[in-house]
Amino acid sequence: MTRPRSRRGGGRPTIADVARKAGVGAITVSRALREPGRVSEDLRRQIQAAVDELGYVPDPNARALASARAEVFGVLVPSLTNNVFAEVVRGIYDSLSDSPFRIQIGNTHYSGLEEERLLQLFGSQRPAALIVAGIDQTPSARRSLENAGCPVVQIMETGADPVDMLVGFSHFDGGRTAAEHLLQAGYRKIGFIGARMDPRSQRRLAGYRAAMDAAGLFDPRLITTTPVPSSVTLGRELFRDALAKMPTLDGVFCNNDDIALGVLFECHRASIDVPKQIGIVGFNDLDMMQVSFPSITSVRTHRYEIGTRAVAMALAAIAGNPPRQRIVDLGFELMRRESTAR
Amino acid sequence: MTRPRSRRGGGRPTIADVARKAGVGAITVSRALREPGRVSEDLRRQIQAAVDELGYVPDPNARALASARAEVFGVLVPSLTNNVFAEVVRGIYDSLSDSPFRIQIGNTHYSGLEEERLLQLFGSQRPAALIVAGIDQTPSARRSLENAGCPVVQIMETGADPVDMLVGFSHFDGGRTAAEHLLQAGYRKIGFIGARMDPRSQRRLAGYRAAMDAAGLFDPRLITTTPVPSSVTLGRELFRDALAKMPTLDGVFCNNDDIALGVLFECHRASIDVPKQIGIVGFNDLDMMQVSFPSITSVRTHRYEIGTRAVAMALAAIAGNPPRQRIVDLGFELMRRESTAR
DNA sequence: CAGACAAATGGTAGCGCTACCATGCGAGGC
DNA sequence: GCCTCGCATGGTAGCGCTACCATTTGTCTG
Repeated sequence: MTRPRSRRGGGRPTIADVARKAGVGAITVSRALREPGRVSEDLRRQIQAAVDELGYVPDPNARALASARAEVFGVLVPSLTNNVFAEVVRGIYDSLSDSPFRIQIGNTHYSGLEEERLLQLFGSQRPAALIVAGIDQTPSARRSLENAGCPVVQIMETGADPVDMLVGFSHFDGGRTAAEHLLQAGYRKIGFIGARMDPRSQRRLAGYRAAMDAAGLFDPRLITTTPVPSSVTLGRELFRDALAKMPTLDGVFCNNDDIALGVLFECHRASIDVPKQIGIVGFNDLDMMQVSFPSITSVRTHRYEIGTRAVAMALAAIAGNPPRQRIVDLGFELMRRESTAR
Repeated sequence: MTRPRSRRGGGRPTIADVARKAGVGAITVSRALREPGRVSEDLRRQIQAAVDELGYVPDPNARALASARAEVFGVLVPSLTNNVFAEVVRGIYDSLSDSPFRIQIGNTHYSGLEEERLLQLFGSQRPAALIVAGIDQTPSARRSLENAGCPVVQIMETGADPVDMLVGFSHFDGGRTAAEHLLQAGYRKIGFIGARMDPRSQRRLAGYRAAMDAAGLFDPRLITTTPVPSSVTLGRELFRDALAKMPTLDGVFCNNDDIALGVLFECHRASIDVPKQIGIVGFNDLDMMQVSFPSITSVRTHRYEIGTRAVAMALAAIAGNPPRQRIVDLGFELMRRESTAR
């Protein structure tokens, strides 16, 4: 009467096929694959043989539907091309490559609204964990995170009040350290140059300002920023602007290394001696900082490790062993180089 | 008798809840959401109201299971941090951000085996389309692609025999163009410097060699390569090696811009005049090439467009209008700059 | 005005898997 | 020797959605 419908799925083997071939119940196959310890040695071998012979691969969608939990890590970053986040994402991928978890990346384009939208979208999938950049979520986004029903790791910053877990470092301290280094090297008219002033950049600026204030050297005209996305070209242009505004500038803390590189090139072009006339400090310490001529002092951040650590913490929480330390500060390192060796 | 089990899903509204609230059948809700044209104006409005009120978001897993097709684009790239692929991926994301499709990225780490593994994994999800970098799949990987049962777009290259569709440009021509440009500028002892010689790099090298052969100037000692991943630091080191091997070198075609930047910095450091003593050509034309001092000649490639175009072609195929042109050559552009202006 | 046909809507039966609740069986306690 | 308990295994009933087919209604043809 109810003729079995022609298989929608196009004939890929199902768990029932494996069960039949191995002469066991479907549920036992399911268990053998997910909790091998609960199935006897014998059956396990038999089932594995059937799996191999049929080329069975579990359907993650059916699995997610039945268990109300998808084996997916949702990752939210503000940019895919910014090397900083690319490194973080690489760390996440590498840490998860041997696990059953898939990764779903969302690009928020530095927009709170976009973040909210993506969070709602991710929520509909019941992910196993969420990793999101930053701690400045909108109230609505924060609520989504709190109600996600899965471990949540915020990354890239430190702070007192994470939704769940937090891995990163202090951008304020990074900015202050950079400025203090320039001050100690004897620079006085130290500018801040920054593009796309996201919350992390703002904190670096605040750190810079704290150091300058402490030295009694702060002057608002020392600050040159723009909402435009960062690039080497932009670094050059902003440096020109800064110099036009304040011709006696003798140092710059650049919000990131792209900007720093642009500044360095402009110095070459305008025959400004680095580090004699101008000291330069970058942020993040990309590979090229140590090779450039002169090499550029920069604040090294541990981006790849932030990714791997975030995954480790999430995996622990999923396994039921939430890390005792919910807030991890990976710090940073000032790499002193020729660009500030006056 | 069969007491309804306590909802596994934690009480999120389902399509049945929406249907009840709107006073229609579940199927009509499903249709209203996926094919609005097939539902009357009235019901559509009613259903939309219920959806909004309940905050209903369809469960993609259930959807995928029922329709045997996930709204997922599988994307396979060899690297996440390489700016080239980051740009491609960004293009893909931007093109898909307003569509219902999710994106699943796989990182093959330039490994054919890893590619095979990921392809099998992706296959188990029945993706809506696959976008994969390169045309040099292993036989097994190629078979997976052919049997994927969805549109497949290979990217980054041109060629005669794609699995399905292809968007990219000729690396051979790019390499030849770069070398010919150096020759025309009067350089003679032109080296090739390359890291991580993947198939695309090999083709650029072949193009370089073709130009050098045609000029009767090829010498195997002009070639310096390494399997190590590319970086600015490495560019500097390889350039030193090249110079040690062949002190009369008067030009270099760098396999990519990172290498070119490393070469430039080493020239600064060693007081080698660019472009007088050495001409430099890079590949990809990253932003910094036009800002460096001197600015560096490079072969501009259309990475972002490759991503957007690949998506456009896949979407068309999904919609049942496969593009008449299955192979798209987006070309490249030689950007002549100071580094070769002798 | 009967018949044909398209458009709008709904019911039923799964998609492939796992949660939950048996069931059977041997080991151990009294 | 009976009962309890834990372990290995299995059956049943969904998870939330859509494919497929049926039904209803309104419109057009001749």
